[in-house]
Parts: sequence; C-alpha cells; structure tokens
Amino acid sequence: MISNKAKYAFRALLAIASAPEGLALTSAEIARTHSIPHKFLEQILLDLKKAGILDSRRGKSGGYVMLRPADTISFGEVLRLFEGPLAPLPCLSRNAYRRCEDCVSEAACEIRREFGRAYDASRLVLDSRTIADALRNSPYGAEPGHEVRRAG
Amino acid sequence: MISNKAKYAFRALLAIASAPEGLALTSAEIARTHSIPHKFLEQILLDLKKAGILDSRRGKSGGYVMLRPADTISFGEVLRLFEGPLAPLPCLSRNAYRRCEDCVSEAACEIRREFGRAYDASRLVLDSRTIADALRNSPYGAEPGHEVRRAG
DNA sequence: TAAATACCGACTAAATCACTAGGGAAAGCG
DNA sequence: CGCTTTCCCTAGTGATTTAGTCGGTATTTA
Repeated sequence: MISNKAKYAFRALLAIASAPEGLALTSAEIARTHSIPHKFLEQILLDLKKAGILDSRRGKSGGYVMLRPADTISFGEVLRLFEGPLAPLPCLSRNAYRRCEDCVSEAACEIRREFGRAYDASRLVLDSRTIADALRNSPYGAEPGHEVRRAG
Repeated sequence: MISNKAKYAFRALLAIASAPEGLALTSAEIARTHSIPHKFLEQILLDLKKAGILDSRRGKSGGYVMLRPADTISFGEVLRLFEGPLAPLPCLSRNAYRRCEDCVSEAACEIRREFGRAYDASRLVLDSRTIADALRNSPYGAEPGHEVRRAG
C-alpha cells in the first residue's frame, strides 16, 4: 500500500497538470476540491517544488504551476520522492543499493532473483507511464494544459 | 521494501523445502545457519504452520517439514501472509478490497488505473512463481526434496 | 525423568505515518 | 506604507508498525 502522502501528491499533481496553462492553483483550492488536509498538502507541494517538478508564485493570485512538462514526470519518479526506493529488497535498488546483511552471494540468492522479476515488471510500468499519459487516457479528464489546447 | 519478517520467512521456507524429504529442520538450526534471530524465527515458522504451509513435530528430533508441496506455494501467498495485501491501493485489492475515502469514481480515477497496471504486472510474477520454481532455477541450490530425488 | 523441541503471550524500543500548530517571508494592492 | 494573501519552514504529537526480546508452558523422545 502506498502512503496517503503519495496518494495526495498524485491527486495534486494531476490537478495542477490538467489546469489551463499558466493558471496557478493554490494549495487551499486543491485541498478543498480534493479533500486533502490543507497544511499537510502544503508540505507535499513544497516537496514537489524542491524536486523541481512544480513551480510556485507567492502572494495574491499565487499558487502552483508545473515546472517540467507532465509528459516528463513518471509515476515512478513521484512515488520514489515520497516513498523512498521502490525496490522490494535493498540489493535490487539501483538508486539506493544496499547489500543485505548476511548475504552470502547475491548471484545465488533465490529471493533476490524472484523479487527481481517482480520488481522489473512493475518498474517497467511505473517508470514509463507519465502524468500526461494518465490524463490522456482518462475517460472524463481533460488533457494536460501543457500538451494540447482544449477545443473551445 | 519488504519486511525482515517476510525475508526471514522466505529464507526458512527455501531451506525447509530444499531439505531431504522427511527430514525435519529445527528452528534453532535454521536460525543459526541463516543468521535469523531464533525467537523471532519461531514466531514466523508458527505463522507458516498456522497457514497450512508447514507441519511440525515436537520433542527430540522434532522440527519443521513442508506440509504442502513446494510447487503449490507462490511467493505472493507467502508475502501476503506477512505483509498483508500487496495491492498499492486498497481499491485494487481483490482479497481485502476497501474503497478509498473521498473517492468519487473508481472508474475515473487515474491513480487507480495507473497503479492497477503496475500491480497487475507484479502480481502476475508473484502469484505464478513458486518456492519450487525458485529452487529449480537456483545456480547452486538443490532441487526441492519433495519434487525430485538428488542423484547419489 | 531429563532434555530437546515446538508453542504461546506479553512486553519494548525505535521508527514511520498522518497529520496539527504556529508561525515567518514575500508578493501585490490600495 | 500597511494589509491581505499566499507560499514557506520547523517542530511536535498520537497512533501504528517493525523488529525484535523475555519468560515461560506443552509435548515428545531417549
């Protein structure tokens, strides 16, 4: 199970990415429309900003906008931001490799091998699917403002 | 990351499954040879017994043996035993379905859809690969005693 | 009967989760 | 300037989970 924090981050990102280009959404607005505790959401948006995913403006008519285009932001990247390494074993993480204590041989470890298969499978999805993809296939959702103009 | 508990469970299971048929391994033995805290391992083996995966004998020359054959025990089953539902979202779990609070529409939820893809991919691996599979493909490991006799 | 083993319940210290509290800093408006 | 609105930052807190430990009981076998 992913954390609420990560889930909130995705909700917020999807909202910001699907807003008309240039229009900043405030944390209060997003919190209200998506039932996310406001102060908690502020922290999350801050993290997304520090990660270089969002940009922000202060003061009246301030808020958050996308910094990078939505089609360059994968689910895996965001998930790692809030959950840490996604690998089921430390010895399978590329970013945060750590040898298992008491591991005799990684090459011979059946557990590593089997979980490696599972991890490969899910990583392939998580690291290739982007926020833009998710919005594009959405049955009701708009396409992201950064990619395609809405008809109107 | 999976818990130590689950990792210990896999180590112990693989050890018991690869022991000669009928030979019971004691918790102390497994703990020693695999660097697992003994009392902690006892709890884990108990859980595996309660789940109908292992059987046990008490007293001198007691220990643990497989109850079900190793090729009927998937990694997913064992993992669920110790980690609870594997689904990344409660609304994606078949066994332990729970609606997300504040979910307007599951069909329209982009997060659910994308994580559904990732979960499908890893579930396919985890629920199909068995303890026997893991031992069979092991470069150094023996084949499980329950399946095939060792040459000798 | 003694030793070895599985079985059982309670406890604990540390970490993580899901927030809340209480501000400060900057931008814009009048 | 001062006021409001927003983002920004740090600390704290109660509940839960993790990773065990501790101290024993029950059962089997030699």
